[in-house]
Amino acid sequence: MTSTPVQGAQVVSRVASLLRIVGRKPEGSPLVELVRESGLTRPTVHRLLSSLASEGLLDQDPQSGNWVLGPEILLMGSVASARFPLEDIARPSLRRLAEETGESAFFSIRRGAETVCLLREEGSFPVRSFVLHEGVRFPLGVASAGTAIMAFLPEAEQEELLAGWAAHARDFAAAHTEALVRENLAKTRQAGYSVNPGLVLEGSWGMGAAVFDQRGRPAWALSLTGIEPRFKGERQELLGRLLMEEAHRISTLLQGTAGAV
Amino acid sequence: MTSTPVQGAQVVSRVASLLRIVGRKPEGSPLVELVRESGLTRPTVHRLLSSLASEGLLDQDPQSGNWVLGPEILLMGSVASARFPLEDIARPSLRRLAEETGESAFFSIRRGAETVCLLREEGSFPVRSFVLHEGVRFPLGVASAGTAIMAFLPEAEQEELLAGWAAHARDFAAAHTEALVRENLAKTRQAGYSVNPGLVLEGSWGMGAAVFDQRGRPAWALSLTGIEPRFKGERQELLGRLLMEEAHRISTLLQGTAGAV
DNA sequence: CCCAAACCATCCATATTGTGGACACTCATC
DNA sequence: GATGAGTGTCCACAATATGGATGGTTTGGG
Repeated sequence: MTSTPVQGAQVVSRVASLLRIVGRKPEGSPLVELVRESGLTRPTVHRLLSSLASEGLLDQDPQSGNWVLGPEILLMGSVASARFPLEDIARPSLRRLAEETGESAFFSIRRGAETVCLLREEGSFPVRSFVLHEGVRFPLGVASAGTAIMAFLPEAEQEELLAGWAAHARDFAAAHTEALVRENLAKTRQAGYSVNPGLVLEGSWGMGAAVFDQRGRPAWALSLTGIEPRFKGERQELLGRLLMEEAHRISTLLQGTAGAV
Repeated sequence: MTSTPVQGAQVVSRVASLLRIVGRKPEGSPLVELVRESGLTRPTVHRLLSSLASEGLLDQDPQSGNWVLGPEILLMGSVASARFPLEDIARPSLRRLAEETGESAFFSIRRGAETVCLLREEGSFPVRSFVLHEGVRFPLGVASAGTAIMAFLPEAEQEELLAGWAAHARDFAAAHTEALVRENLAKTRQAGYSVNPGLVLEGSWGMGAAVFDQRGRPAWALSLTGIEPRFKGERQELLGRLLMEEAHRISTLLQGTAGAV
């Protein structure tokens, strides 16, 4: 993440990390938070934010003063979507999943050693969790989407992640011990789908299924989240079946897409 | 565009301009093109591109070697869309327009003194133009979308643009003389929709209608493009009516949206 | 098959550029 | 009206990004 093999690029890496932090939440972040999260000094952060804003990459919300993603990001995102039309590919599956299960459905992408939540579709069930939303990142192996993806990576890559597990999982390492994760990965490989039994947030369960790219690598994941009682017993198998069905449908769709991400 | 009121931000402005150039075309750009367009030296461009790529903001297409928008842009675009759900708001109108008219339909946004094409919906008519696609920018007052928007700006802003017209319109100034543009703007204000009679590309006509934000400012535009014979006489009035209908529908939808862009 | 042209990648001494400590301001809260 | 938490700005300093120069690779033409 913080590795920058490219020389002479201090500002680029700083700017990128600020953009990522701002992009974690649709409502953006105040300056202090960006200072804290980035580890930079206030003047530096402020100057970078101002220049990013003057370029249209960020905006400052007049009400809250929060820094939010700017119009240029929207534009570029729109162009990037032309190469990879997420909405067309994944949205219908999310709609069906949310509709049929009543839970909230998510589409996440693998990005390096993380998963990032891209799309969300609210379910009808009146109790909903708000841990997961567009922009949220988890280390691979944490949460249902990350587990589903990691389970189907080449074994060497899995072992690499597990070797530096504590550093990789960070705050999540406490609840996600290496042994527990290994067990979850094995279960996932067997069942085809992953189950997160409230490890991220007590009582908040999740299930996920990996989506494979043209080269057969697990690059995305569909997932469902909801409260514990709705993810047990027979219903768990039902949800798993639905997830895998839709994941397979998307994987197939992707065979027809030109550019990979 | 090139104005940078913020101090200590050279790299930020350079990076932003590179991203914008790459984002002009979904298929990206080769290094030379970026060097030419940005006016920077090759080593500098190369270094910035490499660092942007290592941050995931860009990617280098393995086939063509072209630099293209990277996964992080897709992610951030997705988050930005949560604040401003373009697809939900504008896509249905584009579908209807393309369906009912057979021409290709576009949704553009105003960004400073430019319009940027955000969404495209292909029509069924077998002759199609490829001048306009996601990411393409025109100076305000050029092409149908830019004319529709400019016509409804406060008079002072219009005069400001016209004052520096040659510099503003650049390559388009030849075909778009100040007198002609003034006339087009007047016609647009009267009819409610704009007509571009092949000024950008001979034989390729366009029509546009402005979409207004919460504060009543023209911030977006719907437009149609196609070949000359299909944009004349009674049909022109029909297309104008359809465009204005859909533009009005979107303007109304936007009243309900929280965050402006 | 060889040569030229066009494009891409990298090195490193230089000074231009970005940095951050210190100071000033604004707005809640007590 | 005093305290504190957050935001915005200045400027001397040096770390950082710069770009001329060099070498490598691919494409196409003779």
